[in-house]
Amino acid sequence: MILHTAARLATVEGLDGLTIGRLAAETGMSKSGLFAHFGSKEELQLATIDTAEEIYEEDVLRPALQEEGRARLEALCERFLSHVDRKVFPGGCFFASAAAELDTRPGPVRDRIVAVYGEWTGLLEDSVRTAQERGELDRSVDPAQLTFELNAMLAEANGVYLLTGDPRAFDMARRGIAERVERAAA
Amino acid sequence: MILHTAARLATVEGLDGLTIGRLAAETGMSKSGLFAHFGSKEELQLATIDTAEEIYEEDVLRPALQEEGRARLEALCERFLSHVDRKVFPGGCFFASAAAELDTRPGPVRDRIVAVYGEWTGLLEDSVRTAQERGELDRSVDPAQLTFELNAMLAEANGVYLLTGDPRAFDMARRGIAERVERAAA
DNA sequence: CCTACCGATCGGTAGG
DNA sequence: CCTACCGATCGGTAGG
Repeated sequence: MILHTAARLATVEGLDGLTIGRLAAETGMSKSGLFAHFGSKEELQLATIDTAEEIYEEDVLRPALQEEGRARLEALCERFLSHVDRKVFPGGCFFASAAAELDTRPGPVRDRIVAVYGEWTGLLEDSVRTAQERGELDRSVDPAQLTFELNAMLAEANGVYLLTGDPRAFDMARRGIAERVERAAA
Repeated sequence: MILHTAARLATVEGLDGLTIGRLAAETGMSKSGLFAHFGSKEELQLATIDTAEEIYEEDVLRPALQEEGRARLEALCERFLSHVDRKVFPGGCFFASAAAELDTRPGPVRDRIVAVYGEWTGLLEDSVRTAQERGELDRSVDPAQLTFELNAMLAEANGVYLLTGDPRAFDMARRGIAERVERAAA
């Protein structure tokens, strides 16, 4: 419960703005009571990232991994957009938020975010490769390149929607992704 | 000089992490000496955004605006990537950094960032429209859609490069943008 | 799990 | 432009 609150709070206040005092107020506990669970702010941040990853796996990955190949690639994209649209975290994609905040702050927390990013893009790339093996996408397609372009549109939809509140950002991402995947199939 | 230091600091520590005490240490002035220039932290933040915009206009917009139509669109993209690559700000694109930080924090500072985002995408859209009028891009292309996709790749290159340090992010953006624009020309 | 506290730093002010 | 200060909040600790 503490960590779910922390994960939600971190997408609004940032992983650094997630202070122990604020989390104490939000959960109704005392600062030191909370502190005893984690030992340091950094450990709290790392535990919060673990929790955010579990939520993401349940909400985005698990449903999409029931598909395979091109369908999996498209499901991963669609589940991501849905995840942001449904405001599972009030500040949109937890990892996009954390990546932007921590990109200039070396340390174990940043390293953890980089690792999650690598797992996500690896999953997209693997889906592209499987789709190629199944003959659903052209063999001339560079999996890293296609992943970069699809992920760019996902991240942009997240960013634009948070900044402007305009849900057409999702429509533009869906259209761009559908056309890009279709082009990779031809 | 104060505001140039503030703009650089803000891309590393965030616009909120840009504290008056830290800026005082960085500039060699006293806190209250600095404070007298701005009156409040919010005014300091707004003045810092103005300065970042001036730097961006000089470094990205001015060179690209010497071109017209499709060439302008491509020059805007290329100057953006070069701007990030040359580390004009240590934390990459000032506005991408600020947008991600402020997207969940209502107020005049956030409003200012939203306005700058609108000006930038408006410039890209206008370039697309002019290119269409000149017969350089197909008339069936939706300017907002193409702008969304190009801007997505620019923002992703910025984000991935900051997170991973891998300059191939620029290559992938260049390739994706070139292919996307070429497709819009056919 | 709590109260009570530590030194450091925050945004901001008084007074010069 | 400065020194000296304010109350609030930070991460963290002592002691229970």
